[in-house]
Amino acid sequence: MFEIEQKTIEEKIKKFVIRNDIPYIDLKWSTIPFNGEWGISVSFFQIAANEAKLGRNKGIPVSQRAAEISKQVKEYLGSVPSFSHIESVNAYLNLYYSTSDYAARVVNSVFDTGDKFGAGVPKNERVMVEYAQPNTHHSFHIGHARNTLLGESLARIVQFAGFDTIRASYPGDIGLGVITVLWAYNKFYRGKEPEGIHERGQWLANIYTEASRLLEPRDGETPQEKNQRELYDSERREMYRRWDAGDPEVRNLWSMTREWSLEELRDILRILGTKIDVWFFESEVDEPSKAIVDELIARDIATDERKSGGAVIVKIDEKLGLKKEKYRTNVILRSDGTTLYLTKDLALAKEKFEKYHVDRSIYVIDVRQSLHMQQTFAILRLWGFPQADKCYHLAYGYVSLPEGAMSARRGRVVLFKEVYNEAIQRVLKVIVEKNPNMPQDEREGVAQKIGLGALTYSMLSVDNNKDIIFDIDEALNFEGRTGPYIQNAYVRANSILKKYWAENQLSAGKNLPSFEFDYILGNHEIELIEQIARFPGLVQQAAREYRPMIIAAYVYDLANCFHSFYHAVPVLQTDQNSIRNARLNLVAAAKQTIANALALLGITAPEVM
RNA sequence: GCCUUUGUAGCUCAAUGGAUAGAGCGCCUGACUUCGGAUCAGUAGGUUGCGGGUUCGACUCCUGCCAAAGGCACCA
Repeated sequence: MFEIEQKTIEEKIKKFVIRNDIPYIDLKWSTIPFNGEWGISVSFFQIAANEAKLGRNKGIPVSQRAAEISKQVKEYLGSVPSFSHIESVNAYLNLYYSTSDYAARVVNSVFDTGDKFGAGVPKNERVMVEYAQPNTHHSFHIGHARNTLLGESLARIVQFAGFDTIRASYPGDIGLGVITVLWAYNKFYRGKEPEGIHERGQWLANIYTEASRLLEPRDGETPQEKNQRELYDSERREMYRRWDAGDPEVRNLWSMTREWSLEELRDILRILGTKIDVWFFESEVDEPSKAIVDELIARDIATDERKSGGAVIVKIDEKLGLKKEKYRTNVILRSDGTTLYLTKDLALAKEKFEKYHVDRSIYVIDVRQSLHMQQTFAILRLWGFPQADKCYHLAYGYVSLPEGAMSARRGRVVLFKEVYNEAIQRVLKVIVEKNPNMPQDEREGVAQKIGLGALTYSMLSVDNNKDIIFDIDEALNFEGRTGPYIQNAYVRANSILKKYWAENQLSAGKNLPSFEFDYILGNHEIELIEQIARFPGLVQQAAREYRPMIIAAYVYDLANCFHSFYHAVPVLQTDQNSIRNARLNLVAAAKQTIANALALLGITAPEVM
């Protein structure tokens, strides 16, 4: 926010350093870590260390020399516009902002940009974020929820940071798992269809669990049981063969049940606030990927071992000329000529770059698929795919349960929809207790926002590379470092403004008095303003590092500052109008910033709770 | 066997190579007849897995161990 002033001072320091015959190195600025007053800081360790390295320090220890330079620079600078004072502490040079200027600048900047406060300038680069890749014929569990919440938040952050952003979903609508459901449905439940989008989707998932039990070998099974199982398995294989051959009966059954799953998926994405721009389906890249295999064989990148009963493989390390094993060898076409996940990913990459003209492609996929993704990108490089190094796998830790990994096959999953419903029930209970005057018709909507806010925050406040052991009581906690805590800060800010408008018979919205920060600000005000000012920089960092956690941590700090401020600093109760007006505006700026930051996480704050 | 990731307070997690390693939960102690107590203020709690190295400076980078999780060709 003070970039120009910082630049000017940097130039001055540079001039001073060079004039004193000290080799100059670019300065690294940071904010002063002390409370109470804000400003920027720079240290002279690097310059002193560099000087020592060149043997020009006259034997003075680095830290002592750095402190010396810092002191000299302070003397040289004297007083500087926009900064109230400068101090030299050890090797550091601290420049303190002029309080009233800075405060007004920050708050006005929020009002000038509103819900765009914190957004970056357009970067002229198009990024595709691929997430929400559940299989159809299964149900959406909390592992999928982490994936989707993370992908959606990342998309919002990247977009807000200034990149042209495309959201892509890639459901797995074909494969052995899908066929298993078709087989069992056809055999045991033909013609049945439960009422309700979610009930129907979950019912299909139960069929999968049931079918898996029938198809998996068991310890100590009798010969009859074994025969039965093998018969079922051959029926399933036959079903896959018929699907592959385009048998109309199987295809119809497939598209009907597939649609049931997609309907449920679309509704869950709606609940999560996700609007997918581009839908890819595994079934649609199946055929195009076979052409790529042919090309890879023709160019001797892939080895066709089908004549000897094998598959089509790529010896990735060998083709890349690597001595140590890194990507190993992988199959890109089964011996029966059908494609694999990896095969389809090759066609998908091509489609993304060629049809949608993206400059960068981010795959939000569980860490367990890291090797697979690296193999995919390596084969793209071998193929000569021009944007192979523009593909990035955002690996995140997976979600498991206290009793172990989730398994759709064993029916050991926690469904997102069940957690969501439970969240709403719990919030409604709290509302009855804490805000019994809330009108009935408002409660449901508020409960949805708070419940989802709690779940979302619990997922996004841990870094990407951390696994999560899902505990519903932790995920739906409403106190402390949680979504509702932050939403509550927003609500409190709102209630101050509402009261002001009501008392002065003004219409709610932007009716705020003009203001100046021409009094001595207290620590709570200073810290709150400082937090607001940090937001734009953190948006860029989060986008650069693909880490929504940065924003999650930030918005908690901001809310925490606001709660402290709220408790300690009177706003409407202030006697002096000028102070009241300034604080009112600060409250409005904080409210806006909380909303903007929460929006990047996909969390909405209600006006009351 | 090879590869990847992780190891920080009792638990769950933070910390662009930089000033005093911070939060939440839990424990304990307090808070205005006030703008909403889903809150605030405070106490206690640390050899950052262990050993070397690089650096003026290491939780952070390199290296060797130890421990945990995950992955390693016809699943996705």
